[in-house]
Amino acid sequence: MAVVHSHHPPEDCLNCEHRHLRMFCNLTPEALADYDKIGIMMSHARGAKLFTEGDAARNVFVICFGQVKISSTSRDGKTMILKIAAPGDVMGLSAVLANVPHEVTAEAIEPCTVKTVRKQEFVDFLGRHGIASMHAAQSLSGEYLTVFHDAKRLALSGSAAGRLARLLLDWGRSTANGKPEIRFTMALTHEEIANMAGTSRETVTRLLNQFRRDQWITIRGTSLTIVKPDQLEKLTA
Amino acid sequence: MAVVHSHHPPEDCLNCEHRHLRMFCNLTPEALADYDKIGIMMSHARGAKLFTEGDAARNVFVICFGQVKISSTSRDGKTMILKIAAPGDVMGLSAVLANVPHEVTAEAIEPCTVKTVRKQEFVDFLGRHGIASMHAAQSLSGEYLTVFHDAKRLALSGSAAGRLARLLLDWGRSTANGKPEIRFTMALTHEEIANMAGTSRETVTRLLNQFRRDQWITIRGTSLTIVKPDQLEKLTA
DNA sequence: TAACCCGTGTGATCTAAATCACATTCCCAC
DNA sequence: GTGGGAATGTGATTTAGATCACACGGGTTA
Repeated sequence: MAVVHSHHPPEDCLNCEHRHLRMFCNLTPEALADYDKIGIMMSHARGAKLFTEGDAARNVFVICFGQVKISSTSRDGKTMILKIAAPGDVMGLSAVLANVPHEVTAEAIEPCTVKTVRKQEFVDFLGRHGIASMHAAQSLSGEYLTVFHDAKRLALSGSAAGRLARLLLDWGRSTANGKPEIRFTMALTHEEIANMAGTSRETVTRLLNQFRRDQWITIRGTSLTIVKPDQLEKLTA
Repeated sequence: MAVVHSHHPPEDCLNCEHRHLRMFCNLTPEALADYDKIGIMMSHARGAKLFTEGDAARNVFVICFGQVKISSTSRDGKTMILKIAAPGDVMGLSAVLANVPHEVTAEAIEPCTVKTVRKQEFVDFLGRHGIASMHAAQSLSGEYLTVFHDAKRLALSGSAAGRLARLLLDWGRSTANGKPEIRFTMALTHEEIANMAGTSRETVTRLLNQFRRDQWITIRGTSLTIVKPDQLEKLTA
């Protein structure tokens, strides 16, 4: 999903080769030096849970390497996948700042390295560096806007087809920045896609095939290309 | 909806009698003095639009008095009401910080007074005062959590009944802080409620009556009391 | 007082999509 | 390879709830 592929986790924040591409970590030299000192680097295996919905929010996490699935589950077991977080994304920030338990579950979908900072330590750090507070606020804006679009997709695009189309377009747009070819890798199963689009697994299968028959998308292996974005857009309503 | 009713708009931020109750404005004396200097106070008539979805985000707004409906509309005219903002709430912050157009429309549902601050002026203010950045970040967290719950409600509670129940409970909880009696005023029409619960007007009418027949809620005039929260909770699934 | 509009109440359809129930294919471990 | 467990594909059935089509009341404008 990420455009950048660092094949080795960074050693520390100062020498992180991809820092400039990673929103939160791209700080002033002064703030960065401080940032490097706080928290610890942790590695997690595929499938490991960094934190679970309902847990007290004790830490803030920043992804250095790997991808993490952010989801939330209702009591009856249905799951809503909010996003696949990539390097540079901050996790747990909203819960820490609002002083509430984690509202989501974070699970590594591949081996990953995560900078882990204790709540108070992180808040103090923000207090010391205005620029960092700013980045935190911007990060939250981004998170907010993402969920906002999720909510809007769920609430307003009446049909399942519309919701799926919107989802594909959103993914395409965020992945293939600028490039004319809208193509991306679908690491998710139909079941998981269904959870994001608010529909059932079978419906996703059917719709995906229908889109393919209509030549609106093409699927080769795990890579999906959107051929006729405007057609999908029309479904969105 | 608001617990506090100021019957007269405050004259300025320094003498605002309700400041301590209003999240964002509750600053240190130093920051407050500065805050008082920026932006201008504006009054709007009932029905006036402070900004519209898609507009360039030129200002940040802080409600001093009155209530404002925050909504978003899809191309085919369906509307999603996100919340009714009350005094102390900040509007337009996410768009300003993320540097994108307003994602929502803000409309006064009663005469209201709003502090209006130009984008750059606001950002500079945040830069000068760490505490203000913090409040901004906290405000965003709150906004994020609200939308998050909206999304979750829409995505996960399979039935319309569940979504409506959740909505009523959310309102009740946020309005009647602590009090055992969960009662609040429904200033919204069934149509508007439907827009928030992601269902149709008729369904809202039917469900509300059903809840009332089952003695789970009582409605007297415009005031709604939740009698059996646990029953509603069960519907939530 | 009539004419009107808006919000509400309630039945009778109608339909998208969930659900159920399998067949098939894919892929990884052994 | 070969077996087994996911992940997919596809039909038949069922159903929640959207939509349509009214009827009613209460408030305000003329």
